[in-house]
Amino acid sequence: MNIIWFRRDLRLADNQALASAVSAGECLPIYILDEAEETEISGAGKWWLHQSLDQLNKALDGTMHFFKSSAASIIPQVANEINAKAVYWNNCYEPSFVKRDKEIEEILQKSGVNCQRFEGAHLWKPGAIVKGDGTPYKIFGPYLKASIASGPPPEPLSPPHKLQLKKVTLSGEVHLNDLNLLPKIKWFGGMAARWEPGEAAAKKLLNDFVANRLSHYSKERNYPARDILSRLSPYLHYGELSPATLWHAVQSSRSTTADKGKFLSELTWRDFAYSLLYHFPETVTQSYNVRLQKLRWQYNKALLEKWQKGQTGFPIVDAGMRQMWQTGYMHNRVRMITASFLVKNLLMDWRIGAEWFMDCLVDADLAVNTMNWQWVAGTGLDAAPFFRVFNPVLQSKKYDPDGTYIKTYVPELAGLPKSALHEPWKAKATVLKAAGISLGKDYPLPCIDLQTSVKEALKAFEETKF
DNA sequence: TGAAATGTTGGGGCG
DNA sequence: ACGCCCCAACATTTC
Repeated sequence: MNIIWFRRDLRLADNQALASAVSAGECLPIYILDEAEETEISGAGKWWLHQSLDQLNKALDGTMHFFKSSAASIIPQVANEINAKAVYWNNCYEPSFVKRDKEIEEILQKSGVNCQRFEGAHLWKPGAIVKGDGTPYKIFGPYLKASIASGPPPEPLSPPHKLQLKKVTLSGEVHLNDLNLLPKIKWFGGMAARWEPGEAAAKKLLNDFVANRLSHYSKERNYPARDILSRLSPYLHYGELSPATLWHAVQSSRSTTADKGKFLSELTWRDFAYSLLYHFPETVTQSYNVRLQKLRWQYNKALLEKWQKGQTGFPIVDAGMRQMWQTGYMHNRVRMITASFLVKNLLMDWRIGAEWFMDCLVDADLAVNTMNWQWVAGTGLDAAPFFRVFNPVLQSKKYDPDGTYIKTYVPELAGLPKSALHEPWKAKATVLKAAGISLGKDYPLPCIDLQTSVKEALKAFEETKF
């Protein structure tokens, strides 16, 4: 008997470890909520993970064995208990996984248990796409080029025809509910209303995206009110959908080369993020740009809370922060706007923002989140320059021109005409009155002055020169 | 996958 | 016909 260890690959289709384990005969599926890893999973992500594990367990006829402990002790223990010949798993490239998995592999090898490791979380695993001299790419453009030159990822595998799964009672195993992934306070209503975790739902959403939305992708992807993005990121994170499956579905679709290329380049950004995390793991906690490590960030609890709660007084920022809080998701364009606002207007450390996003997003992913925050902050690899500051009003007018997105998440402004929606503090008293809005009461006044705050940020930036 | 300031160009109105 | 100004449109520079 063999062990199939599920991790960030909560699917049956295109799962190399599962396919190999099944073809080797009877196997026993396990999932471990590693205590060390648990602290890194977002609040929203825990809700997602619970649903996803529930779905997977059902697809496995309820044979999944759950543990809440350290994987380094559980894996060898279970292997010993059932006298396993081998343990199968798919690799994951977060630094904590890499280190831990290596230790487990060594322990297993010492006790004569075979270790079968596979790929499947990326188009190209971190380390595979490197420059001619073996050093990692630091710029996305050349990375993308090299990735394309490496050819298409392998064709996805079908789900196994017949599972020979074993359910036994193992010492120390718990019920899914005992992983305590669901919060005691039921704040996840907004997420449950918008999301359906699990492999089957991922497949449905993928088909819908390719059939109905991909053909608008390159033109409309920046407009948060349009429902054009794939929304597949959480499924990719937990492995309910493999990147290779997504890649081939997009590539073989009837959309234009422009739309396919744009989308696949975005998908490649995900690989690039993992490549950066793999080669520069210290960037999770440190600005990559050494000069900017000296930047004097400000910390203001009251302002931070306004940002977190979507009460800054800037409608597009508030809409984004509330969308995330309510649904566990935020449109990509608005992620950039809200992040830029925290870093460049409130001059707060990007790590504070990164942490908040990690806790609120159902698609929270250490590699992607770290890269994107460092990009916005201008501290990272291949990042925007620090002085590239998004003006939330201009961005709002440009990407949410009729205010549909704002009105959805900031309903108290719904009565305003679109000419006043993007900067209500400039609206005439009569307009505000007609909309039944008293600024500072029904909706906050701007928490900072845009021009002054940008000047402050640039001043702090200048100071890092010395 | 900025924004604002500054510079350049060219068409058109006008004396 | 010509120079002059205005200004929109676009390009370049700077933060």
